[in-house]
Amino acid sequence: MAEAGLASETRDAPAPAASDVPDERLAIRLWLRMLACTTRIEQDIRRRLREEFSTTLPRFDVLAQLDRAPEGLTMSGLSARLMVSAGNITGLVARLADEGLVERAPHPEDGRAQVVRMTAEGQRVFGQMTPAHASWVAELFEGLSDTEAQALHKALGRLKDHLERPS
Amino acid sequence: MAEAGLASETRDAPAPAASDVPDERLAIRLWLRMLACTTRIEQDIRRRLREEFSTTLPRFDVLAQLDRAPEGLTMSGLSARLMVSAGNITGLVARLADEGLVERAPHPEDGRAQVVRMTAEGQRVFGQMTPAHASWVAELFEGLSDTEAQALHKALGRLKDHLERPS
DNA sequence: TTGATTTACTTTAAGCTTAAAGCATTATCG
DNA sequence: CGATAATGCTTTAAGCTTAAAGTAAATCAA
Repeated sequence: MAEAGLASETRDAPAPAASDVPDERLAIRLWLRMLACTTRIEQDIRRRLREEFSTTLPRFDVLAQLDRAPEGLTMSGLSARLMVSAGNITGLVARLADEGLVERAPHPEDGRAQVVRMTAEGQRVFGQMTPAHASWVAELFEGLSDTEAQALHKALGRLKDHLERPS
Repeated sequence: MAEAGLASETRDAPAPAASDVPDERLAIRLWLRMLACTTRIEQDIRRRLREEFSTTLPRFDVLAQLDRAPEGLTMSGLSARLMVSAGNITGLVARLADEGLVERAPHPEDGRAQVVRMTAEGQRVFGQMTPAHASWVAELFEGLSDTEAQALHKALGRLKDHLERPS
């Protein structure tokens, strides 16, 4: 989803107090633009993953996390890293296991937990996907210079810090 | 979904050519951070819409678009503005119509099309939601100064232009 | 006019996603 | 130890989302 269109707030109030309203409007414009960019990029990556690798972005995301953790991850570890619910991970990992790309094993110390790892086949498949993925992302962002990209990265870092603060 | 984790590319190749690879890595770091921020903000807004107004973000988005278009919008118009598929709009508008927030009418000139408008009840409900929505967004972005927000807005504008270019 | 193509929309099947409820195991505490 | 709470995971129901196929109306072209 995208573009949570700004409501026409200038209907009953012709000229607002001008003290904090400008902030609000700037924040909303910024948010909508950010969401539009993210949606476009995500749609492009989803389409390419489907067309070129017959897979989905959530599955790729799971494999990418497992690639960073050769020792494996628990379901809740995946859930936290991907910022999705635990129930979501259950189905995602089940499908990947059906495809033979990951395997589940009981956690050696915690009887409640499972450890998920990539299989050799999963590593092979992911090894083909990830360079393509990296080049797609680079291509999508090539409209920005290195300097702009770094500035954007830094600004988003500040935003992220603020979002993570317990508030 | 979020955080399409960067693959550990530094496994077989100890020190890449250093000419274009930094670009790729910067682009991916930037993309993951942007996606993480967007996901967090979206989850927060979804949660508040559910808790405070018992509705969903897609439904709010539809209402927001209709609020900007008092003359109504066609299904395809909504589809384009929300950047989602036509089939998606069919179900979304059907649910909103069931709730009495929107109404559909045959297009006066095009027998294939429908015109969707907000009902008075829809306007009433949306009128309650949108100030709350605006304040949530402002709150989420308050970690940035006005200057930073404007810079971010501008940088994303450049990115958006590049994404929209036919490539 | 007629036939072919495009456009607008709906339907379908499949997958993604979540909140909530439920189950089993582990941790905590009296 | 035993009760209680917390944790890890799965299941369920509901909604979101898409691609693809299908229907009907409009447009275009011969």
